[in-house]
Amino acid sequence: MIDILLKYMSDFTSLSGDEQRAISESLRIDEYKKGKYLLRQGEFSAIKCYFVLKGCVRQFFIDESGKEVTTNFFTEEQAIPIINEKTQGELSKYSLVCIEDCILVVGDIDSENTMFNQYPQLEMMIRKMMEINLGEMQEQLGEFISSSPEERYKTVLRQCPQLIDRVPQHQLASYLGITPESLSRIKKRIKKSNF
Amino acid sequence: MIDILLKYMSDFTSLSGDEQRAISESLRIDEYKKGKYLLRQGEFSAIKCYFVLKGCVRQFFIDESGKEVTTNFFTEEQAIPIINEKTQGELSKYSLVCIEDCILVVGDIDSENTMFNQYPQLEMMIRKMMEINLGEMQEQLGEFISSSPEERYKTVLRQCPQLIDRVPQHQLASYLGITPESLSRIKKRIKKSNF
DNA sequence: TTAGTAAATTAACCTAAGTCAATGAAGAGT
DNA sequence: ACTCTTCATTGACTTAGGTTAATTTACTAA
Repeated sequence: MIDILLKYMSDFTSLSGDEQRAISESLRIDEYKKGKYLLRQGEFSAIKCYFVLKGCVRQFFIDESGKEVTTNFFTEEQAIPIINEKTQGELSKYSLVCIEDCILVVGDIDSENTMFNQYPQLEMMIRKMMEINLGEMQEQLGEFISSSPEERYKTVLRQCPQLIDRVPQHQLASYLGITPESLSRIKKRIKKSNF
Repeated sequence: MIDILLKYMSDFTSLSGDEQRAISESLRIDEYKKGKYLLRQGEFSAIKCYFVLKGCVRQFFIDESGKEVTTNFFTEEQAIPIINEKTQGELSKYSLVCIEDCILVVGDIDSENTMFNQYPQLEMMIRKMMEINLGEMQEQLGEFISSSPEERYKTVLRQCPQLIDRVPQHQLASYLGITPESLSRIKKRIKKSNF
């Protein structure tokens, strides 16, 4: 389970095996039940980030019109950055909820600073993880701008087929920016074209 | 001109005025003519990031079908992160081009490392800038998922009205994920509803 | 197991965006 | 100033997605 994280450290730092083990032992790892809110829109978060070892976390917000908008699903080996925007102490624009039972590495602010002092290389690793995140978001946005809902669905089918089974359809629809009805029709259309 | 950057440093670091001035003097600041490519899709970049002091830079890529997709416009006071993805030395997924004459702070890899050693606080500032970038992208994506092309155009009208005049319409359309024809009709529709 | 609720599918209708084609306006370069 | 090309607008037509509502299917909890 924790191997996932050790692999990450091997890839992005030159920390020794002992150091890696020391780090992973001082990490906070928590389990959460399906339905547990890690963060609520409008609240303040003392947590800086999560790292998914097992399970699936959904990120979403409620827009002005009251509609629920899903902006991401995080699964195994993915980091969930919690951005507190320009000024420290701002309130969260979105919610995070476990849609499966989860095991997560929890990165709070205090331990982050302590760890950075002890292992300066971690700062670089975190920067690298943020870069990866940023790159993924850029791709996601590009994908979104350039393609139709149907193409978007096909991309998910191709790139993360597990999601389609793990995630309720109406949440997937909200992630694709369409209504559940449309998603239903798209699926039928695709099934038909594969006779 | 350089004040913009000094302000940034004051906001995100506790560096002294002298240190700030020393940093800003060792920065590379370049001017580019309209039409200049800072980075081409498929090429490798030795530059880590830019910071816009003056002008406007467009980020775009050509998708599989040959269509040009604009993913962002960067103007004054904005940082342009250049993400080289997971493995160092990967090729760029997009192009960067000046659509106006520009004055930019140029951050290359070597000087970054030198500066980080000399002024460790800079590393934190860069992390903070990346967080802001990440936050903006999250908002942009949420905006995109949750609203129609017409709403998206209205959001741009509201949040960055200068863009509409500074940017060619067909590029703005490509940024909104629609055809130039649709953008034209949207504008007419809005004009009508304001009689 | 059953009853109650939430989610997924289907259908009918409407509207906004895509496509294709033509015209008019704006910019760039000589 | 003039030409050439690119860009913006408009119109006619098609189509995919939104909306509303009804039905079926799947979950959940007592």
